[in-house]
Amino acid sequence: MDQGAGVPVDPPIWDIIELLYFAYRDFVGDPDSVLATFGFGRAHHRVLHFVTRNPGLKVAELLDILRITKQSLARVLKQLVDEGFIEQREGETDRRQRRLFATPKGEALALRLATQQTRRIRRALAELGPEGHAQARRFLVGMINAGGRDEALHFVDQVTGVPRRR
Amino acid sequence: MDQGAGVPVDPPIWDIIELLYFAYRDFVGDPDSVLATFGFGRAHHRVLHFVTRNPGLKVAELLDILRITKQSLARVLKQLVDEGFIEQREGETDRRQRRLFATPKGEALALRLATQQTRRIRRALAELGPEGHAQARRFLVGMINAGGRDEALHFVDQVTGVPRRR
DNA sequence: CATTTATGTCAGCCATGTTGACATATTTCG
DNA sequence: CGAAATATGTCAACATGGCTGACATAAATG
Repeated sequence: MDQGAGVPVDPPIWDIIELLYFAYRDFVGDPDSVLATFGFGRAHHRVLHFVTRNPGLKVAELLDILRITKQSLARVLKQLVDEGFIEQREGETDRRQRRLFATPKGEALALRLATQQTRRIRRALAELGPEGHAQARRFLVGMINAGGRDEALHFVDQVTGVPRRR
Repeated sequence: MDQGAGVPVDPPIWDIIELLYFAYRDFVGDPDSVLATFGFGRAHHRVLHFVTRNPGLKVAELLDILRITKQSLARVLKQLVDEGFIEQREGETDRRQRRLFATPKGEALALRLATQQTRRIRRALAELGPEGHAQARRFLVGMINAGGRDEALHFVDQVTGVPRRR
């Protein structure tokens, strides 16, 4: 069975490593051209996405999700606010906070980008069975750091971010 | 059944969109600390990875995989060559080419990084059934641009890159 | 021999990450 | 109440890794 010495105990899973690279590259590449028409980059997309999905998000929470510094965030957030994609409101109980909300314009852009990416995802899931979505989801969840998994899932499953009527 | 007007025809698949972000973030984050001890970044990792997996790769081919410019590649490649992780040999038939090879030192680093990432992948696949690997693979392949899929698979399935005995 | 090809290199710019220091308003605690 | 902690903003400088444009060299090819 086993070939004995000389055979690595856990050989790298090269195909998944490389496919993750190719898949992610194309996935995040989808929105680029649309973003470019607004003078935005991927950093703007990430901010807009998480704010849209989590209306009322605190700046500190956003920093925690993105794992960047407040100085990095400030640059792109300022542009998104200046150009009317995101607005900031004082926290109701704690007036030091600036809760973040996507404007209708911001929500529209976020939805447009997500729809584009969803086409790709739908196509990929179509090649799996009926359990495809659940399987892909379980795989991706398993790839997240065990420590941050609950926090990530809390975000993912939070439905308040579905475009609200106002 | 259908709720009629007002319901989006293809709602964004938010969970997969976000889980891809979190999963990829942690996945590529694994090697960071090791890379940092060599003064390398993720760009070095990508180059070293594909060269290790594809001994004798031409510069033009590498540029094609990474989709960056030769000027960007030059910066990191030069460091990898200078520090003995990659070596360049004249093409046997076409002496203009600089075929790229990982040195034993380079292979060792690539293997170390891949092994680290593989632990994460193995953990994730373990949560799926026996078909987990095949399913994850099919999902990721489906996420790649239809056009470049064959080329990507050609690379992924090429076995010459498995650490050769010399 | 002229042209094309494979690669390298110089110079400068841009996007997005970092650290460190400091400012402001507000809340909380002794 | 007043001191300390907290949430956020901002200035300045720097690092990484993308980009474009221009030009150089050697080798292959027609």
